[in-house]
Amino acid sequence: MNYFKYIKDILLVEVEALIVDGKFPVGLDLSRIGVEPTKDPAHGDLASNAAMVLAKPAKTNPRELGQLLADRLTQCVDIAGADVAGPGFINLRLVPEFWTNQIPAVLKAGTAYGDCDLGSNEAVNVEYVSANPTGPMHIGHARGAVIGDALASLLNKAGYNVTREYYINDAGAQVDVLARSTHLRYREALGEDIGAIPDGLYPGDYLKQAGQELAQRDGDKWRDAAEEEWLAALRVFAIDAMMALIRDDLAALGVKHDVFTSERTLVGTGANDEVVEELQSRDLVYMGVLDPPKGKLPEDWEERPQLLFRSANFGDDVDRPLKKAEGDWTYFASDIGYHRDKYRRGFASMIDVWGADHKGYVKRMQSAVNAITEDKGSLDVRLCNLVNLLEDGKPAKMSKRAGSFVTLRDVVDEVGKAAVRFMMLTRSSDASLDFDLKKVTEQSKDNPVFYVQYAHARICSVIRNTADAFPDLLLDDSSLSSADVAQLQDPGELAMIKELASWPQIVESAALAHEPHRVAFYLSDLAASFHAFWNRGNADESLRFIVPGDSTTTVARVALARAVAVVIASGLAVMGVEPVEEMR
RNA sequence: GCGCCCGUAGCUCAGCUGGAUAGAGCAGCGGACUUCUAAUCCGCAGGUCGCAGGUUCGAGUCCUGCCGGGCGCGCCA
Repeated sequence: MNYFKYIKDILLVEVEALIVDGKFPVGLDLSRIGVEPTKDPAHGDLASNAAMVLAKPAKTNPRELGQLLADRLTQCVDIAGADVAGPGFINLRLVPEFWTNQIPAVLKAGTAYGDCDLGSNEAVNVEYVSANPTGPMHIGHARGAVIGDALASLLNKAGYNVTREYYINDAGAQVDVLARSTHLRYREALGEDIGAIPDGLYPGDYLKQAGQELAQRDGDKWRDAAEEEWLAALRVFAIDAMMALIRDDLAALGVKHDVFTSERTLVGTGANDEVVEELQSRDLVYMGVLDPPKGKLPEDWEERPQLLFRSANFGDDVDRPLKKAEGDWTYFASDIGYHRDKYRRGFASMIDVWGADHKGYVKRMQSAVNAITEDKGSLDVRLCNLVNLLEDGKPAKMSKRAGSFVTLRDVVDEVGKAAVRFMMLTRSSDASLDFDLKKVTEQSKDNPVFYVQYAHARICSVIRNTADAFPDLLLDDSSLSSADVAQLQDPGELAMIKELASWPQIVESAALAHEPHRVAFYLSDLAASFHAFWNRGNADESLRFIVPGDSTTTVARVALARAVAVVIASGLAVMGVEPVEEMR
């Protein structure tokens, strides 16, 4: 349960009651009323701006209006006190039982705690990775993969019906280059000395295996054939080989997709023709000549009539080409066809995760989506900034086997998928990220992966020790959920519970903002609070979880600790990271 | 030149879509270990939220204009 929403509903009921009583005028705009956590505990547990927002339309002052509301709210069972403070905030304190009751709620829900129905099962398509099938994934791709995957999990948790999709860019000139590069490796596999890889072809060693497999499958069938004879066949072969490579990389990272859509297949079935025809019928397509970019005239500029889409009608800066001067489809045209395909498959809500270098395409793509869905669909694009791969503060050395970049596989082998996934979410997606191979495996608080995992492991340790100290106690979640939590009245204990109980609110706000990194921040904060909570027991033994000879108190405190572990596990699940139970 | 993003503590960044006295980590200084895991914690210090206006009960957050940085800018993907 999102307790902010719960309390807000109570507050709205009271506002309505005051309207019925004639204390407030009819027709007030209640939409701006909010209930939020307080920053300063002295202000209570929750605060509402209701009085300040309503004062003007109600033609009274906030404090007077607030007092009317506060008087009524004080009567509610969950509310221990309500008072008006500052410019007109209504500060609320909830009864301790409200908080302590959150513990069994967490324990009963398990990692499903925080699930909500924000999305009302609305279908959402999240497209991510979509790396070109020309080689293995590198560390930059991993960021998009993790962000997309975590966002999908987050939306799923928030009640959306999520489809995870990968768009295979297998139709452009780059896959012809791939086919030629593969042909070279194929000849090499047949014993030919190919010398240095010519400029313009992919030099990576990863194509050697594809060349060998092709030689094994087809023998010397293509060796001396002309390019036009083998190009199509090798393209298919090489794309399949590269996609197999990429799927392996994704599996190593634990990233899954429900749907893989091939650009080539889509174009082949006429998706581009269809969408252009449709746009044509709405007079949104024309043959025209674009102006040169202002202030930066390319040297080889010449006027070229092209098939253009009126994207400027839908929010873009200028119209954009659908076909190259030679008549081939542009990438943009295929993307319009693809997004229309998604829309027709039932996704009015689309999210694309792209590299930040594609930023210039966001507006035109959104314009296109506006056009093809007639404003009934929406596209949000999450841009992922660069990952700076470091090794103890210095730029990491390049991978030998992959050419000029560090492969994702190398990094996962080095530090593990949990570390990669967690680290990728420690910054907002549009900020660049330092990824230090040394630091992510350090066992110190500098390493957020460790820090959060350590909190979870400590809790597991406490439960193990409790079982030793009280062999007769049942310590499974179901048993713990009937612990006598009402005795947890210490301010530190209540503060710990309040932080736990804000998890559903984090899920909702992060899902609405499409920002999965907020989960990582929340978990770091939660872990910090738990470590501090734990250390109280070092200064004062009576505050430890395990109280010798007092099983009632022990069980209540262990129930609280276990609830922290459950919420950590719930958050880690969104991030795709397994919690650890022990880390000695 | 145009568009988008960014500018918050010495450094790296949060800031829950407008709330009360702007937070955290690192770095610095000073403390807490015969431990339920000190792999942790506590304290101190550190700020003109780039600048100037505006919107309103209230602005780091929204609007406008500057300054500074990054990225992109017909057919590539």
